[in-house]
Amino acid sequence: MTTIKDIAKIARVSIGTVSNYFNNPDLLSKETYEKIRIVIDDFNFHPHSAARSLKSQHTRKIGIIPVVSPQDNFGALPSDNVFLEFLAAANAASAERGYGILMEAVVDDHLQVEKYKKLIGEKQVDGFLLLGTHVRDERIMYLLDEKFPFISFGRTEIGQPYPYVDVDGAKGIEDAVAYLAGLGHRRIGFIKPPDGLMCSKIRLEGFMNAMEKFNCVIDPNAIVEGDFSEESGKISLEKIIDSGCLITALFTPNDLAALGVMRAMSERSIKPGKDISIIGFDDLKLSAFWNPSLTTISQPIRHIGLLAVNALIDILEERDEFPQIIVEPRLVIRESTAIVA
Amino acid sequence: MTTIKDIAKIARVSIGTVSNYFNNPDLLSKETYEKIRIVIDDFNFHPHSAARSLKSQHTRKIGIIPVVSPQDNFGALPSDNVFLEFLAAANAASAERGYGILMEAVVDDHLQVEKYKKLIGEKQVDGFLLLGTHVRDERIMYLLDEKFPFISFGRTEIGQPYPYVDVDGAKGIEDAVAYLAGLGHRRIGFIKPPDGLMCSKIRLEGFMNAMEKFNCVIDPNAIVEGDFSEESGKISLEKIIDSGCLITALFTPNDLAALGVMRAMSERSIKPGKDISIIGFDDLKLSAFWNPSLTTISQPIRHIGLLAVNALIDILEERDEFPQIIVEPRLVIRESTAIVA
DNA sequence: CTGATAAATTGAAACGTTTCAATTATTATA
DNA sequence: TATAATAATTGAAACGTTTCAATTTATCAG
Repeated sequence: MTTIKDIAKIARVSIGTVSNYFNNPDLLSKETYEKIRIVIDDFNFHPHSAARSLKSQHTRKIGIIPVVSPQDNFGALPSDNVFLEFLAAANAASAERGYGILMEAVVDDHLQVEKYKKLIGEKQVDGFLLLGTHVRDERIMYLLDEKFPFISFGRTEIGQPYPYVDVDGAKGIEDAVAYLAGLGHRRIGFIKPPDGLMCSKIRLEGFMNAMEKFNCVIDPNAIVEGDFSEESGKISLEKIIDSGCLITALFTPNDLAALGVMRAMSERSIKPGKDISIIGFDDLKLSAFWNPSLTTISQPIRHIGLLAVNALIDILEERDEFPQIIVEPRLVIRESTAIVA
Repeated sequence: MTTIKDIAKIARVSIGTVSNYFNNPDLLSKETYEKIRIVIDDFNFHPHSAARSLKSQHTRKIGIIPVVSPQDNFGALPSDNVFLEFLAAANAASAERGYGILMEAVVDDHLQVEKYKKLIGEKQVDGFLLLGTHVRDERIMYLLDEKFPFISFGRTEIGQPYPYVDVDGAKGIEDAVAYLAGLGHRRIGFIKPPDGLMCSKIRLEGFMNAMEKFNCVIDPNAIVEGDFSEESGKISLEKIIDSGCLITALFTPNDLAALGVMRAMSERSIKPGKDISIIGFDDLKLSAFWNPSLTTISQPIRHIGLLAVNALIDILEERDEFPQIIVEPRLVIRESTAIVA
């Protein structure tokens, strides 16, 4: 195995100089640099990452700990495609800056904090990327306690400042309510994401505020808790209808649930987009292709992934304090919403 | 920072014994083991992973190198959701066996092999997981050359034996042709996945064989090349229709493309599932919910992810030679196929 | 109780880097 | 030309483990 030592010997410099080649190239004279470059190219040499990490105490790796079960899908995450898009962007951005992403799944929600402890203790990563924050997020409280670098996609209600990127869900809902109100809707239903999730709280607040502002009717029966699945959309719709509550429009936790809602409507001969307007959240690629195509609150998820990773690496490298970034969602109007009948 | 040394001192044993606690626990006497356990629990100690890797020359990490662009989606991968499902399963399975997954994206196809070289040179991972194999896959040829452990999801046409898990795409198509033939279809179209991909070749062969077997009409105009996108489905359909070729059924590279085909049909007043039967590939969760719901060849993708990771770790740990696993796809019959009009 | 054997434990030498104080070479200044 | 200041380079020590030959302790047969 070739090491920095071999390179040094062949290039007729000291190992410290070869080390500087990688870590402080501007300390080297042009000639020395070139001399070393040739040898390294020649051997296709790459420095041993574990040795580097051992000495330098950083890994140039970012950790992500998803909750996975072999049957189900990624667990506490906003929703599948959103996660994939986020991951794609995060991966691209981190690769760009010379970082890798270490994923180590946890099969049970409760083991999550343990896993963070483990990865920190083993010094496997320099920082973490968190998704799907809770109102009081244990992981964030733990990482804050440990002063371990991280950034979350999503806020929480923890008092201390901490780094996050989030989408302004309240604003998204407010814009949508304004739009619906403009179409004449007053009786608007709302399927909340699961309780405990921060996005759920934020969006609900936005909903309540906007409803009041536009003189809409807030019917408690029209506000039900669901989750991000297609199935849940169906169940939630049934719950609202069966309560005898009459609505002309409905918010869903995400596009997938919106699809479930639309299917359930068809089964009951309610025409989605005509009898009841539907608004999703996320803007999956597919949502434009459904029938009716889905009006939805679009999260710029790739942009969020990019921002998150870059902000995290800034923290890691330049000790930028607490980046707190809010991005605007965008209401994408399609066929699933219409003027009130 | 606590080290094995501190633990050793406090537990009044040698550092070698503490090391054995982690690596050869059965060498220790029950009492010694317990003594150490208590100290370790007390300190919440985790051994430094870089130090372990440096000495032991393995990392307990599995590499995945996706092709990502900040705009587009994961590139050379079968299709988005398939990748996510695979990743979820792979993550769960590897976590189970004490491995993490290191993802380091590459922004350009051509840089792929370079990235493999880098990760190998830096000793970042013990093995690789490859997806989306090509007929002559450069990555596989390189890894084989280097004798570096890997397993691929997908076969190639390289002469040497190497480890893979694959779905029997030919069988899947054959079953589907048999099914269509049973419904009276004879003029069946086929949208190929991109040329160069191994799955493309395998499926086309299956198609040709089955068509012959069932006395179907092979019209060259009915066989076009597409890709895994919705857009491509649309274009491919138009190409076939515009060629004047009359078909009663059509295979698509995946469910997404099938959706595009169905949309394009609607635009031309062709009724998907009635005028032309459509068969997808993958069986996305959503496919059951489209209108018409999609008949498709289902890949047991989570199972494949599990098998792949376990086979790879077997190679790494027990030097199991060349696992070569083929799993059967399953034809899922829904509304997008019907008796020929 | 002895000697032989097996089981448990020890500790020093690596693994391949980074770091940094010390040294040497180069350049600028008077 | 001598001196000071700066730029380049050096190499030994450390990072926290694993490994393994050597040593100690325990067990067993006779």
